[in-house]
Amino acid sequence: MTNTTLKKISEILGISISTVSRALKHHPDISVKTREKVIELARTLDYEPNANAVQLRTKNSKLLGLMVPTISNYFYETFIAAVEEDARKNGYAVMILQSGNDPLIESENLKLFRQNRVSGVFVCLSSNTKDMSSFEKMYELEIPVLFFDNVPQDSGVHKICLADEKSAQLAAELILQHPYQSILALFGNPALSITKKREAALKNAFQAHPHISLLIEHANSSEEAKLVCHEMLNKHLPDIIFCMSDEVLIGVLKTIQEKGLRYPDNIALLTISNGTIPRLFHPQITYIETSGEKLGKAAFAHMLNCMQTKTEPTELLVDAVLFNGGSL
Amino acid sequence: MTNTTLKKISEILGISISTVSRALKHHPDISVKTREKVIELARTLDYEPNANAVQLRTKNSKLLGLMVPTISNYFYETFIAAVEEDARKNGYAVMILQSGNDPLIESENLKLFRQNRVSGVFVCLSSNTKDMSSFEKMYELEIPVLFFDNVPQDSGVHKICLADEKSAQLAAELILQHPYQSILALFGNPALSITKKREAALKNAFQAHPHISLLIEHANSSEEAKLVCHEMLNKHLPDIIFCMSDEVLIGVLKTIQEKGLRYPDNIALLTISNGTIPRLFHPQITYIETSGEKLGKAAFAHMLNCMQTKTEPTELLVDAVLFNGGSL
DNA sequence: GCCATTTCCGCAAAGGTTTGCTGTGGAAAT
DNA sequence: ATTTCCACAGCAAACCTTTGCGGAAATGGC
Repeated sequence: MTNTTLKKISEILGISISTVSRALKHHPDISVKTREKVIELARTLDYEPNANAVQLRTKNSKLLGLMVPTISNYFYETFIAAVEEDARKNGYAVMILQSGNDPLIESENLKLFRQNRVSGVFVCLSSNTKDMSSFEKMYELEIPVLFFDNVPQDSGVHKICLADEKSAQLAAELILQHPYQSILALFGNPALSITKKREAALKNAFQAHPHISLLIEHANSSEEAKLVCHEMLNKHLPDIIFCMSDEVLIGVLKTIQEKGLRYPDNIALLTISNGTIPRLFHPQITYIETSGEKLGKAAFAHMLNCMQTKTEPTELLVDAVLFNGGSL
Repeated sequence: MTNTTLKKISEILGISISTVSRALKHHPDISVKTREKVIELARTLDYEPNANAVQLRTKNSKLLGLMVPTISNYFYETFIAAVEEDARKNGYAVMILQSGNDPLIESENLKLFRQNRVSGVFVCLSSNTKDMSSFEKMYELEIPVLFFDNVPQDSGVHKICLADEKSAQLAAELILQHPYQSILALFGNPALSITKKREAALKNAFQAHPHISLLIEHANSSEEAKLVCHEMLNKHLPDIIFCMSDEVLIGVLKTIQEKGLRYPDNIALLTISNGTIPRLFHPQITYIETSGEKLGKAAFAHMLNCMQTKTEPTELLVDAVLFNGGSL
């Protein structure tokens, strides 16, 4: 069976294509009688507009691009799910691409977005991206780009982040409410904006408390975190371990379990997470919530804004809240 | 800045649009000299073909559709990641939609796929889908549909599954190698094809061992699994709990932890999983691996086949292997 | 130097929509 | 009865690309 088109409808009804087109969009120029005839026939023929033709003509697609380093990640997946959901509700479809943290693929993906004429893209930068020039073309074509999570430092772009500073501050405050004297803080890839922000905020918060020992380490993956943690714990058992992310947390948890340590008895734990992992364990691990879902919803809302009216580039923040498990 | 088009290039070079088009695709009709001039200019002008125009003309898009109940799921996310990766390598982009297990949304999503002229779709059926008629239109339009994971029972469709029967058999064999006398087997939504298959296979395997007590329960979510598990354990402590999926496993683990039980000492655990969750714990939980990644890769390969040559509908299986943790 | 190829390129249509403009018929206004 | 206006619908161009066909120039063979 071949597709039904405006042309086909127009031929059957003996009217022109333009009349059919207008009737279908309730254009006032078309009489009610004609309109109803058209709509009726369109329904029975199951007419579905050819998005390619529409987009070609209107230069305005109902397609959004979304790029993350990898889809299978505790945080991104909830972000993606949220964006997709809201997008769908607004008639948009989402094209999802992974960069694999490779700047080359990242720029190729941008090209794919352009070729498919997306009307906006969400980007979480690859951790290895130094050169932002591949994004220039997007700006030239006036395709809104909204960075999220790992964002560039430039101020002239749209970005939406978790309240990274605040969440680290929150963590610090929580720690300071307890008599912990030695802290091991594990962070992720130091190249990421979120790492920098969280680390700086945490350091800053302990500036006024020189008597507390704050040891900071980095790890680029769960495996690395596990190794680092093992190494650190062999030297000295801190009162509390603070994890910047789920990735780090996973490594730490493995170490702790392998060493037969019990939290909160032997050691306290605090992490930043969306909650999935921390809630798997018993006692649940106390975490500062960074919700991919909230971020996704906010991101989509902002994107809608950007697409409708030219908005000034801004940095939006999604708040962080504390979930009290039983790990400290 | 406006986009570069074939027309623009042709005007600058003073040649016709068709020549430019052919030159860009190395058509033998075009002289080397002209071709190089064109390609050179196209590069400096950063020409990017308008996918909409191309698709409109050729009726052959480089876009694939992928629908899952929800993206944020331990299994789907790896499947999606794998499909996306291979798709990208082959020049395809993937449009991802969620059904939220709502048949209505499912059929709307199919419509979206059609409108965007995808050249193939991967579908994991929503658990509530009874009526498959919304897929008819896809067949009529000759858009290949490849079902995965939760698939329809019809035999006339393309489907790709994990070796559900085999993985349950594997589980049964493993259990039988131990002296376990009472088994609690927890399954997911009984409406799902994977549930049915796994359950049938497990039951079947124990048919020949009537002296072993096999208790089967169902749960539609982690929370439900947790409740059911609590309830069951209060009545009687089995030697081993078998979990059909990560979802179930999560509930079971919570119960076990909350009850202060230790595995494998107090109770043994066995699950079917892609490994992410089982490896988080210590000892790691023994599981039959069902890799979303493998399934994704196989699915994409099959899709490529379907799109290139008309393939007969088949049911493909991706094998299951055992990962030995320390939970039994 | 003439005919037959070959080489290279352009014309034009097609794909499905959208939209500014034009045109028609009839009713209302004068 | 003539003009004015409005409601309604069609024409045609445009969006950008692909491709069958035809044609001009250049090449080759004799």
